Amino acid sequence: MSGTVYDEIKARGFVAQVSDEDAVRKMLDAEKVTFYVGFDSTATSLHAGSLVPIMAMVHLRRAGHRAIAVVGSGTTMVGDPSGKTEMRQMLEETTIRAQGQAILIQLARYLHFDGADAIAVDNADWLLPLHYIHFLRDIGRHFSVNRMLAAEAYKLRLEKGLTFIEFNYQLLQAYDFLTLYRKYHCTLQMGGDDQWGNILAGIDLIRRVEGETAQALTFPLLTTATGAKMGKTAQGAVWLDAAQFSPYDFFQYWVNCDDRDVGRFLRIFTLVPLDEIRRLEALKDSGINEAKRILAFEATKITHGELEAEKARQAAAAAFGGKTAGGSIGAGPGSESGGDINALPTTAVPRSRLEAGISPAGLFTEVGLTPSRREAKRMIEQGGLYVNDERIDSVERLLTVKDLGPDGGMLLKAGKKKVHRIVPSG
RNA sequence: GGGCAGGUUCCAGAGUGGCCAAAUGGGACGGGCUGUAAACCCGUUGCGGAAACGCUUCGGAGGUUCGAAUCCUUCCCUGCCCA
Repeated sequence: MSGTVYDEIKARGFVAQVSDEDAVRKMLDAEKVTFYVGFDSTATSLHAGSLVPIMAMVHLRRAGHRAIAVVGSGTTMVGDPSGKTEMRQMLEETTIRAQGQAILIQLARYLHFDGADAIAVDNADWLLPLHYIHFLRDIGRHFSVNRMLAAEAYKLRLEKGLTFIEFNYQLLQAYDFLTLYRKYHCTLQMGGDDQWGNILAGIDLIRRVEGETAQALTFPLLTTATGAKMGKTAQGAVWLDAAQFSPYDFFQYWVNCDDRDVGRFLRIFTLVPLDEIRRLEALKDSGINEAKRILAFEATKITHGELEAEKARQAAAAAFGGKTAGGSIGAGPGSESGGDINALPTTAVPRSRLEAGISPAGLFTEVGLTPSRREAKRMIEQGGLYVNDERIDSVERLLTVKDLGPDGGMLLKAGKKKVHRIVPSG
């Protein structure tokens, strides 16, 4: 696809709103643009939803533009009410700072900060030293409360309650943009569509105090086909940090996406060329699984690296390879092409414990396949727990050395998708 | 600061002295059907226990009572109206 980066990201579905489309296209085509995206320091890791802005940044970087990643430790201390139902819990300054650092390290994987064309900053550096009265006089006077109250993003909160601290958020984010404009000649801010109002406020401020024009671009707030928020599962967020969400689970998250989401996700979360994506999304029925595997592999590769992506792929192949649909005895895992049981999540259990016999409820809960023994028992009653692909038919059955297969391990399954391998130790 | 209405299990939302681990809906999970989809059907949904049964929950702390999510006191929090 020839054309500008702008057309590329638009075709990939990154664009929800733009302040001035022609102007943005033109500037991205003609000059080296400095742009920024802000990330909250609300957790120690970013999650799958943050990959939307990250991937957009990657595209612009590849086109030669200059990226600034702003970690918002300063703004996180205040809390953005935009589009939120209620106020966020107030966090300690030290934890916010630490989280901001962790997020910067994470972002470095995608953006390779070099201080020249990929810059990382924390807005606490310029927000914390601000003096209240000076800030009010210099910046506050440019904001109309009337207009802020009319904003869609606050609508919910005007019904449910909005505190003054949160009401200040927009001014701070606008001030961020102004600061980056002054310091780096940053002329484009991107962010989630819920940031539209905040970004426009920044553009406004730059125009008022500097008399210059800056631009805004927002990304669609992705939801899955079933309406769930992108990057959330029932168990919690799909973290980008391998310690909090394993590459295997990350891989599985994408494989398990809804059919209808495959094309959209390939465009946004991978760098697969558009032509290839068009071919993949044309696949029908079970052929769609190929598209899902590519999506999963490519997305995992970007976040966890090729090695981990390959291991996850093999683990998934081992777990799901050629099993019969009924879940009864199939070919042993590992016998399938490309499958590798050693890549599955595994826990070592002392041989002595296996000799004594362990209750399935206990072991499944211990390795995290079930949240509690109670729940494990419930699942046994419903026929949802399996050892070596054989249904556990009684709560009283014990798992022993006899359940170790020829490969020396034992394969536990909770439901049809959650797998864990047990190997004896000692 | 004054008046009013509220804080219930993941969420929404019933319950207003024992029949309440707590209705109903959503979500989630398991089973069936499938393609490691969707839709649909069935079931489950505090924790421990093989079970009998026990234990901890209804904003916090006390109290009344044989017995409280339900009554009283007090504290904290939220929304609305007035200032």
